[in-house]
Amino acid sequence: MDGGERGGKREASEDTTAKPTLRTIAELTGLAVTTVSRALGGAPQIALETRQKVRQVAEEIGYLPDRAAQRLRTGRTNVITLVLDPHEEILGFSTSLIRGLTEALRDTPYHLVVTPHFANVPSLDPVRHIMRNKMADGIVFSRTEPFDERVKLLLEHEFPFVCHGRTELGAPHPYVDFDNFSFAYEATKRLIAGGRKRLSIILPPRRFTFFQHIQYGFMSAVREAGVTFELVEGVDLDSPAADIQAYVFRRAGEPNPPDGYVCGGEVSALAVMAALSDRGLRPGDDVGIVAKQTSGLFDLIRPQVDTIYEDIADAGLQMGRLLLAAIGGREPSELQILQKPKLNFIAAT
Amino acid sequence: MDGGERGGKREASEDTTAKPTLRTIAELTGLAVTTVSRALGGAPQIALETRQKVRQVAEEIGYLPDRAAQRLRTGRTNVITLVLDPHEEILGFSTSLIRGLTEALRDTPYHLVVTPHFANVPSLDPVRHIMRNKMADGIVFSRTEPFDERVKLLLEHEFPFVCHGRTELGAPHPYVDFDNFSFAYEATKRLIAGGRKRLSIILPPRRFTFFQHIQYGFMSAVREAGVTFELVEGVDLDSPAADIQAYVFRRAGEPNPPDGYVCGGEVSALAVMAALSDRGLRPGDDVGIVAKQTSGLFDLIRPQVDTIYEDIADAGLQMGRLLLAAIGGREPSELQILQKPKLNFIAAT
DNA sequence: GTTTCAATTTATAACGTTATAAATGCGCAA
DNA sequence: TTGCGCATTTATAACGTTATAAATTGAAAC
Repeated sequence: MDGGERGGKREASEDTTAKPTLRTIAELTGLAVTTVSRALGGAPQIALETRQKVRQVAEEIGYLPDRAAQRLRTGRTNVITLVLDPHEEILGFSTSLIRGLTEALRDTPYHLVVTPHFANVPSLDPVRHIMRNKMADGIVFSRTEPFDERVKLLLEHEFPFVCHGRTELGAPHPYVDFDNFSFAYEATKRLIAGGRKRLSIILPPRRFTFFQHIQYGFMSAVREAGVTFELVEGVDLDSPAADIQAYVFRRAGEPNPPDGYVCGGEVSALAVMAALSDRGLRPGDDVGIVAKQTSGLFDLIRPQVDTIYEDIADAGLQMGRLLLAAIGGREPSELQILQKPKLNFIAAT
Repeated sequence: MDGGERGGKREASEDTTAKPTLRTIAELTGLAVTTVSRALGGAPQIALETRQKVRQVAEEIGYLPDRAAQRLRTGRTNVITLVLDPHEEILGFSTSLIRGLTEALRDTPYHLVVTPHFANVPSLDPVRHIMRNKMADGIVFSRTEPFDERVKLLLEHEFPFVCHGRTELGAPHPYVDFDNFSFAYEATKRLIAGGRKRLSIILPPRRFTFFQHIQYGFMSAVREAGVTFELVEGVDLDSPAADIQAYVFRRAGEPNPPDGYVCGGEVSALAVMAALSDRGLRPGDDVGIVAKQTSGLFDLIRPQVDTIYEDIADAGLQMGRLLLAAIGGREPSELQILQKPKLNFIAAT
């Protein structure tokens, strides 16, 4: 044996395989653990020279603070939780959101935890759980309702969050929303400009805030132009694609079928197009279509139809940034973003 | 003042707002913190009566163990990390994977952390980082290569993981893979059965293991039937859709164009269909197409083409289960799953 | 009445970090 | 010399949990 006692506490071990801690740095520099901690934290009371030295050593040995210890001590989790709705698993919505969020969290100590809430559980549960057990420093969710219970609860407990979509609550809160009024208004005007006379629209479920925005945009354009319209009943953007398809197929066989559809999502647009095709109608030609696009998918769909682009990845990025600002204590009223639609109309033939 | 000293440690506080800890239960039951901990852990040395009592109290006050404290003490993170490749953001691949994973992690203490590795970072970095700093108890990743460096590294350190796709390494390791040989073989046979004489295929990038499986399946069917074939060069399944589209468009205008395409992904299939349409050719009619489908999307695409279904959500579910088993110490050779393709051929017209 | 043993419970320490309060050293004025 | 103030560093305790070893019971054996 070459000098080391096998028991007892090891002193100034040069063990390169062990995970470096503050203690490692303290031993290497001859400073106290506390000093090292404060030096890395950039406390001005620590001599500049000491701070530099500590940082250099930390860098050299690849020190990374232990998340669990920090979390236990400070109560900060360095976690952002995305509460995913089962319905959001349509065509990359959540993927884009996640991409944006992780981009915003890049080069921060924050990790993104994805927590789906399963169908049978009421929507409030995961939020309550995260708050009560301090599972995260901030929450992200979507599918916001005008008087959203989650927003109320989070505001009440002053827990940082951002939601995708606005509310009609009095208190301001952070949000990122897409200007669905403009989307529907511009989409409808486009159909009217194309000479369509009887317009139809597939709306989101009534309970969501953006139901109203889309309906209002549609109605505004329709009323301004004085064209006939109808609202799809019994089927909405959350309905199974097959149901939307069946509805449109049936409607296209009845008297006075619509000659233009506004579709608030890619899946619904494809369902409408499939139904029309199956009736022998050419989408975009016999029946006008304007679809909301959230991916590059529609560039590949034939026949090409008019689309309006909603950038979900950007929404995720913005939500991430707003949430970090909210955690940092910024005023909610400064943390509100409305995304503009990007019109993507095909050239007239 | 009514009896309570303002300083010092509080005793047996009945504070219902404070987060309950083991100490809370200990005070409520009159037991020691250690006993409570072991009782909740189900240690057989604790009297059954005590165990039941402790569990009941814990239930009543809604006790939940502090993750940070557990992690600090035990070194177990209760975290599974999904390392996402930037390329995987296509059409819900990762969303489905995440859905399956979260389903597998449901009712376990595990959380899912999503960590993308950004384009410029070499693929090995995030894995090394997670292992070295014990950021998770297990890792999930995809896009596996025959001699995958990540697999080597993880095996070497005996760190639990599951990957989507097989390797050609000697040591067995957990994986979930789709039977891409059968996919390509059946797809090609379908085209041949439809009378196609000159087949083409868009392959994955060469570095992935499933490149070989798909190519081998295609070649087997082609050779058996003795039909002419060509392999698309310069463009692969990871190429931008526009590039695939441009390639097929160009090729369709040259002599002896293919009359059948095997497409290993939804986006590539749509790109092929768009290119053919733009040449005035009817996909599925003038030119045969068999596409790999990973969502319900193709049910809505017109004209309808033959597809073969790969269930990504199920892959995620299986991967989650295998990973939990791997963490539990099960043998890697028992943790290997090969998913069967589900043929989804449209009825002949 | 002591001893022995098993069953059950408990005290102690530690994981790595940071907030708090205390200590150290040094220059300088009294 | 003593004492004060300043800059800098340090010891101590605590976050909530669990592994380890020790202590406490009661009953059975001698």
